[in-house]
Amino acid sequence: MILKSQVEWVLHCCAILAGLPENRYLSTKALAEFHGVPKEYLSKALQSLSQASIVVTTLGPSGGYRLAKVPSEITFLEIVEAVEGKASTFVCSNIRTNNPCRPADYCETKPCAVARIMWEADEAWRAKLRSVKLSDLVDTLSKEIPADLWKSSFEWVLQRT
Amino acid sequence: MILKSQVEWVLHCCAILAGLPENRYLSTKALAEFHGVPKEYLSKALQSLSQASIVVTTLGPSGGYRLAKVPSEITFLEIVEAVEGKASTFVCSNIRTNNPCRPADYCETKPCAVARIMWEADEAWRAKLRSVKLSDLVDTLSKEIPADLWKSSFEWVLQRT
DNA sequence: GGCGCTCTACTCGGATAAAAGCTGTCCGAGTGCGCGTGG
DNA sequence: CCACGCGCACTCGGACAGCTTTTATCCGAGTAGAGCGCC
Repeated sequence: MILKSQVEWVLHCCAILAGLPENRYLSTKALAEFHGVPKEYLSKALQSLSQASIVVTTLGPSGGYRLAKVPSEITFLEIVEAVEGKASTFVCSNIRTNNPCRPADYCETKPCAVARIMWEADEAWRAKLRSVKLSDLVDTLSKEIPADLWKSSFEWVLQRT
Repeated sequence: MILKSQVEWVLHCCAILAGLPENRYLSTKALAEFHGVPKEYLSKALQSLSQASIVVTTLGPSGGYRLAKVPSEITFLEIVEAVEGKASTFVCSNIRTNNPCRPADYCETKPCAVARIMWEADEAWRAKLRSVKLSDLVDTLSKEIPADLWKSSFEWVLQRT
């Protein structure tokens, strides 16, 4: 069970978009070149973000993506779920109904106990992601990345808005 | 990102094995029939449990599997990791090194900030699974399943040990 | 009666294969901006 | 100088292909117990 690489890509893309001036759009091409990933496939991931109302897009030249909200109002969970889907990582196929001793008219009252535990673990994972905001990531990055690299990266990006 | 169906299977199998008398072995065939899953493929999952020292196996007739430890000393995490592997659900491909502004001799001091957050979420998931023991599942099941079904199920199983 | 042999039921591990999901590519349609041309 | 139209750069969406993982299935090798025959 491994998350799609698209998850990593869009998280980094959001970090870049968060540093953009208001109402500036960045094209898929620029984001793909900056991160060294295939443009067309990254485009699919960004479309998912768009459908989830995390980013907004403009067509035509000087078009591209920008964040739909302030970075402090975007959680990691939103971004991850936009790409991976909101479904739980554990699916219960109700294996217990195959029990040969089970009467045909037996009716379950609760979801399977195994599934309940697995869903709780899934929820713990989501809760952690929900607690981290995009602005937290930007704060961390701006502290850890050397100032000159930080600056030149945004100059590189701004040339392509 | 969805867990293997084998995870569900082995969790239910462990619940059955936990209810077995000491030193009785249950065959793959019986476990597969009881849960209505393919015998040979379930066998692969049980082999993983065996390699992780969660169950022990005996060859020959009246052979099969039994738990290697007391149910209160087996965590959900052990079982899930035996099947899914211990690797994190998020793999960092170090996308940041593709930054075109990055000097060639630049050396990272810390793992990527994005990865660190994702790994924390992964750890939250594992921590939850680590906190639940197999004996907790058995307790819950024995309360929720009607006594007659519980009893007849174990009679069915005991006939095949 | 005791020893050993065979037979059987089971696990283990490898080889194989179908199905599904992930990763990546390609192309046509639609859209908005800028440029050029003509009034 | 202004208006209109054309072309370009971009997004969007669908179609498609290769690869990996998941989900199986099959079969031979090895093992332990049961039953049988032989001494």
